[in-house]
Amino acid sequence: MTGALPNVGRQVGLLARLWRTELDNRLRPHGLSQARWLLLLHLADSETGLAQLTLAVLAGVTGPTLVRQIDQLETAGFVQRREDENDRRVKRVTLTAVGRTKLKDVDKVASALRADVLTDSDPKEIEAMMALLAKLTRRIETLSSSEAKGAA
Amino acid sequence: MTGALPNVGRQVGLLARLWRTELDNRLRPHGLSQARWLLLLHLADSETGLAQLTLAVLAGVTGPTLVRQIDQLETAGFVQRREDENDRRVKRVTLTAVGRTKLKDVDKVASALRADVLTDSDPKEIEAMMALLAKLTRRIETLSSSEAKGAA
DNA sequence: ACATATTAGTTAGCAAGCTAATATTTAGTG
DNA sequence: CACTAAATATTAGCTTGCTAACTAATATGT
Repeated sequence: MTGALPNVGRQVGLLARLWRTELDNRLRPHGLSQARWLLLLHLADSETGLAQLTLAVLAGVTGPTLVRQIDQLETAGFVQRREDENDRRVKRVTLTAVGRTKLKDVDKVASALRADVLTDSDPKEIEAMMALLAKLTRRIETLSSSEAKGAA
Repeated sequence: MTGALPNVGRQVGLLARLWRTELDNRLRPHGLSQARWLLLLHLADSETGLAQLTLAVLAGVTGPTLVRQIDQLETAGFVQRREDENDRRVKRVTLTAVGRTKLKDVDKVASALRADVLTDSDPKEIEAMMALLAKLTRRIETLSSSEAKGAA
């Protein structure tokens, strides 16, 4: 009985909730949330726009979750849905000029929180933590998908 | 321009979501979820029961969130609300015998997931990550509470 | 002791994740 | 070609966070 594994799920869940709540509070005056800001962030990397499913995978959310967020972002005028010419099933989502400006604005807010939280933690330790978190993320992703297959 | 801080909030949020979804799927046959299992876990440590607010703080959730969960756990027969004798405002929550048995049962499920995800990661690295996560959690907690005060 | 402030639990309502089920279009197979 | 399978976006409905507002009970200050 050397050691029970630590309750990683609990610790990660707690920090994630606190981080999101704090960032949501700071983004509220700008009409955004962590979830919607992250979507804008991913869209900024693409010139031609992204199919919704592609964006969903990038952001790590399911299709229906994305649909609602895009609805809101579109209503707010930050993004735009365009039909794809080659495949009439897909809709490409692109940032509007307004969205691009907004993103630049709120980027400072997110960075400020990051700085506030990560101050007086060693960058090397942070990097090590990020690497392990990414590894565990990949691991649990393969877990879930293999179960989905196995159930078929 | 040495280095922008990594997007810790995003990575932590993603892993937390995947972890919860997977654990919820595995706990569903047992009539539980990650959220409710964690509450049972905290209750197990206390013989005399916990005031709801104490439990909420331990679990890191707000009062209203806890109320709903306790409602469900009570309906399921896993916990029980008793009035406190000294202070008629507080209600002490205790595990029932059924709840205690159930907890022992689902503990294996949570451990199994932990093992599945953490396999082939170095325990020392995991401990280091946990320590940093805990530190960041404390940091963001003081952040939020100081802002709440400052707003007064 | 009495008026006020604080604390514990609750209710109501919003946000954002999820699964399941549906329509439409494309891909693949006989 | 026709028929089935797969992919894309969507809708509907559940869970579990949150904040704001409310009630009842206790603490506190003059």
